[in-house]
Amino acid sequence: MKTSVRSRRDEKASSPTVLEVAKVAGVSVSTVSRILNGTARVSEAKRQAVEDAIAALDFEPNALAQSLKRGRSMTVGVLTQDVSSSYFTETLKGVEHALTDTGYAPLIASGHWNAEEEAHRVRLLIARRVDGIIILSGNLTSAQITQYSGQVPVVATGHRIEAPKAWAIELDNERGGVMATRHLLDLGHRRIAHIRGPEEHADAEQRFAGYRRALEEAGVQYDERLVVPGDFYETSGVLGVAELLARGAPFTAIFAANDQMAYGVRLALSRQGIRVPDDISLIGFDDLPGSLYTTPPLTTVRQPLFDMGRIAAGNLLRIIDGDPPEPFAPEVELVVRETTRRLR
Amino acid sequence: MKTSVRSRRDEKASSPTVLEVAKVAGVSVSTVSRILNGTARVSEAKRQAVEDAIAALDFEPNALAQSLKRGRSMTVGVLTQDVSSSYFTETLKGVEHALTDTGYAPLIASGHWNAEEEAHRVRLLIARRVDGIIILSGNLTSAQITQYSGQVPVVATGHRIEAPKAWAIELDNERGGVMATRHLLDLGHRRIAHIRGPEEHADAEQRFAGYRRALEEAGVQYDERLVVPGDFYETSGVLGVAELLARGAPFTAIFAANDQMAYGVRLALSRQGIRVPDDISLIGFDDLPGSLYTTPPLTTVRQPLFDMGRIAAGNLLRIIDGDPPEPFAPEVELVVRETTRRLR
DNA sequence: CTGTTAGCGCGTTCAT
DNA sequence: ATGAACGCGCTAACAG
Repeated sequence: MKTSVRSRRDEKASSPTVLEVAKVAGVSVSTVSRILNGTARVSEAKRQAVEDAIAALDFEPNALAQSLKRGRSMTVGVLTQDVSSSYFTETLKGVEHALTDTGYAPLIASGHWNAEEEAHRVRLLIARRVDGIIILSGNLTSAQITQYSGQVPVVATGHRIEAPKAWAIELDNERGGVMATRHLLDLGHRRIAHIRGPEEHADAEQRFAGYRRALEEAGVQYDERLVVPGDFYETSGVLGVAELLARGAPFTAIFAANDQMAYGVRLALSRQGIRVPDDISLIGFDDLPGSLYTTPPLTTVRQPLFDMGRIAAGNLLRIIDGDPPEPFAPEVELVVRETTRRLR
Repeated sequence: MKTSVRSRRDEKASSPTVLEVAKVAGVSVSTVSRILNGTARVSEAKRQAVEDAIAALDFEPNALAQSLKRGRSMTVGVLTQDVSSSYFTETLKGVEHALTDTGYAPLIASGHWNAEEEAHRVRLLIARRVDGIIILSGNLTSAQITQYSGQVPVVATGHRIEAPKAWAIELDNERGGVMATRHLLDLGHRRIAHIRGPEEHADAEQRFAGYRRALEEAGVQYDERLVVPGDFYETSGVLGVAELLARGAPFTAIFAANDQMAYGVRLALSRQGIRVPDDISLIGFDDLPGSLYTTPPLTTVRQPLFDMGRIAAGNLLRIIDGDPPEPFAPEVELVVRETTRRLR
C-alpha cells in the first residue's frame, strides 16, 4: 500500500479544508462549495459523496475564510457598559433574541462608562470587521457615533441621530420622571425627595428635569435639600438616604432615578426602622427583573429594555441589508406595585 | 494628468488595505506589515512615511485576514446559559476581566440550559475558529466536553475533566449544602425545608445531598414532605413556599438551593405575613450581588463566581499558549447576614 | 453540471 | 533593510 498524497494530516491536527473534502469525495473544491452553500445544482451522486466526506472528516467550514471572502463577518458588535448590570443584560437578551437563527453572533465589549475606553472598544470592533455596531448607552457623544456610522452601520440607545447608516432609539426619560413624581403627588405626597443619577448622564438629567417639572406643575415648591446625588448603583442609594436624613428636611416619599439605587434606599430605610411604604413611599425607574422580588415589590417606571434590544438589533440588520429601519418609539410606563401608598 | 492606477476607491468606501498604505507611503506591503507588527528593523524614514499614510487613510488592519493567516482568531468562545442571570454575568465579568488587554475578545453564546442547543452553539463557535472555549455550567456531559477538547482547548465549570487540552473547575457543592444546613442546625432548627434545583443539574443534586448528609450527621430524621422541587428561578421559590404550606408539615427554616429561588421564597413568605427571620429563617446559595440588598440581606453560601470566571479565562489562555493551567480550588463560604436567627 | 483559477487582506519566507 | 511572491481557506466568475 503506497503512501497516498496526504502531507500534513496528523502533524498538527488542523481542521480539514474544502480541498481535503474535495479530494476524499473525488470532486473539485467548487463542487464542495456549491453543496455547502446550495448555490447551484449538483448531481445527486456527487452530493452524496461530498456529504459523506464531510461527515467522515468532521468538516466544518472556516468562518474566518468565508468572512474574508464574502466581505461580511456575520458578527455585530455590542458596546455595553457593565456586563453585570441587569439594565444591560436585559437589553442584551433582546439583542440575542433578535439575532437567533440569523447567522449573526454578537461580539460584546464593555466600555465601563468611560468615553475613552468606549472609543477604544469601538475601534477594536471595527478592526474585527463587525457588520454593524449596537451601542447601549454610555458616554460617547452623538457626534462621535454619527462619525462611526460612516465606517459601519450603527444603532444606539439613548441618542438622537440623523445619518444614513445610523439609527437611534430614544426613550422619553423626562416624561418618565414626570410620571414617577406625579404618581407620588397624586398619592398626596408633597415632600418628595429625589436621588439623582450621574450628572454627565443625559438619562439621569432628564429624569431629574421631569421631577422638577411635575413638582412645578403641581405647584409644589422645589426644595434642593431634598435632592441628593447618586451614581446609579445600589450603594449611592444607601448613601443618599443617610444624607437625606442628616439634612433633616422632612420628606414622605423618595423617587430614585433608577431601580438599583432604589434597592439601596430600601435597605437603608429598613436599617433605620423606617417602613416602606407605611412610613415612606419609594419609586424607582427601569423596572429591572429583580424589582418584582423586592419586599415589597417595587413601584417603578418601566422601560421596555428587552424590546429595545430586540428592535435595536432587528433594525441594525435591516440597515446592514440596505432596508430602512422600522420606526419604534419605546413607551415609559408606570408600574404600580407595593412600595408607594396614599399619604394618610 | 493621467488617471492613476486606482480602481475602486470611493466606489464602496471599503476600508483601506496594506496595499493602499504601501502605495501612499511609497514602500512595499511587506514593509508596512513589518512596521505593523514590529517584526523587523525598518529605516526611520520609511517608518515615518508608513505611519503618516496609516494616519492619513485611517487604516485599521483587517483582523479577519490576520486571523486567517496566523491561524489564531484571538477570540475565545464563552458558552453561558442565560445572559440575564447574575449567576452567569458575575462569572462573565471575571472572564472579561482576565481577557482585558490580552488582545482576546469573548464571543458569547447562550445554550439556554438545553444540551442540544448547547452542542449546536459549540459547533458554531468552532466554525468561527475560536482559539478556546469556556463552558459555564449547562447540560453538556463531561464526555462531550472532553471530546470537544480534541478540537479546541476547553475549560469548564461544574465538571471534572481529565484531558490534555482541557481543564475544569469544580466547586464542592455538597460541602456547601452541608454548610447551609448545618448553620441552620447550629441555630437550633430541626424542621428545615429545602427547595431543590433541577434534577438533571449536578450542582443541585449535590447541594441536596449535602442537605441530607448534614441532617443525618445531626441525627435529624429526613422528612420528604419538607423537600420541594424547583428550577433555580425566582418563581419556583414562591411556588415552593405555597407547596410547603399546603403540605402542612411544620418547619422553621428554609434552605433554597440558590439565591434566585430564595428571593422568590422571601416574597412568598412576606405575602403570607410570615416574617424573616423572626418566624422563618432563610438561607440561599451563590451569594449573588443582589443578596446584599434584599431586606433583610440574605444569609447564603458564597460561591466565588468572579474569581472562577477570571481563573477559567486565565487558564484557558495558558492552555492555548501551551502552558500548564494553574491549580485552583474555589472555596464555598458561609456568609451569615440577616435572614437566619437562633430558634428561641 | 463541473473544474480551473483568481483573488479577499495579510504575514512571511526567500532573495537581493 | 527591503521587495516579490506565495498561501491561509473559501467563494465566485469563467470556461467547458
